[in-house]
Amino acid sequence: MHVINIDFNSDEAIYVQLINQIILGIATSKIQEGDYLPSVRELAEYIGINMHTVNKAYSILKQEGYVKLDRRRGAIIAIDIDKMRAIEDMKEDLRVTIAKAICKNISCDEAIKVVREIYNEFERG
Amino acid sequence: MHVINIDFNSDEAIYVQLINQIILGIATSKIQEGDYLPSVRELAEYIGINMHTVNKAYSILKQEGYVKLDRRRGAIIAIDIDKMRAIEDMKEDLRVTIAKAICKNISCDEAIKVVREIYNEFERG
DNA sequence: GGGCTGTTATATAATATATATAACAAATAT
DNA sequence: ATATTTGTTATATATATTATATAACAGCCC
Repeated sequence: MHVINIDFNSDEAIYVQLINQIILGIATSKIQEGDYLPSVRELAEYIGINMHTVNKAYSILKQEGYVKLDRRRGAIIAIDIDKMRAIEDMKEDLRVTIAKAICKNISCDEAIKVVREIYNEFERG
Repeated sequence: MHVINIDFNSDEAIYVQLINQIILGIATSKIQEGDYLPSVRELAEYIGINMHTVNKAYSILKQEGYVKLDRRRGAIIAIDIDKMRAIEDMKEDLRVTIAKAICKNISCDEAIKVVREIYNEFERG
């Protein structure tokens, strides 16, 4: 986890930044299935934030099926793949994003091009 | 604006829900370029919320280039198309969404399929 | 002038976020 | 056995964000 970089001036809550960066870390294979995350106390100290902020992030990651929490060893990356649900969640995320795109005259093909670009970035990551 | 439907139990702030619903309204052509939005006072009363909450939403919509605010007549839908910027914004939005998708084993083709579906939903709106 | 606009200012309440301590049960390691 | 480390839970508090409540202002129109 040399990956975490919190922007304290961001308008995004710290726990949200943590969640997103861990998910980005998994997507780019910097963290892999089976890897252990630092304990809530360790990571909190490392970043310089409170234990509960990390705990909140870990709990949500657990609830959304990205990690499992082991009482004796900490948080381990374990993806729960409920693909139907994941696709529905993605669709929900995409609605507003695409609505904005349509307002700004971005065509379907242009949007797809960007999706491809990002997939490529991640997969070679 | 028979379109606005605020969920007071949502974890999303009211002003964010307002912004998103107006953008969705534009994308689905329920509201069109040149249409006037209700005045901040009108819409606030109609929904049953405070004037400033609506004003906050309108101000952000203005700043992001979806409306222009006319002192004598109110808010008018006027899209400012800075396409380069819009594409960058979209890319930023998509990063986390696609990172989640990759974690959940959703392929690029599957993601693109969803993008197409949403474009179709909007364009036949 | 009276009635609309958005805009700005101020004060306050309610909620969300972040921190500070502390304690607990379970699993190790020494 | 004892000490340590894990996530978990609880409580209290501080800070920031969000939402509300009033009020006033300038510009425009009838």
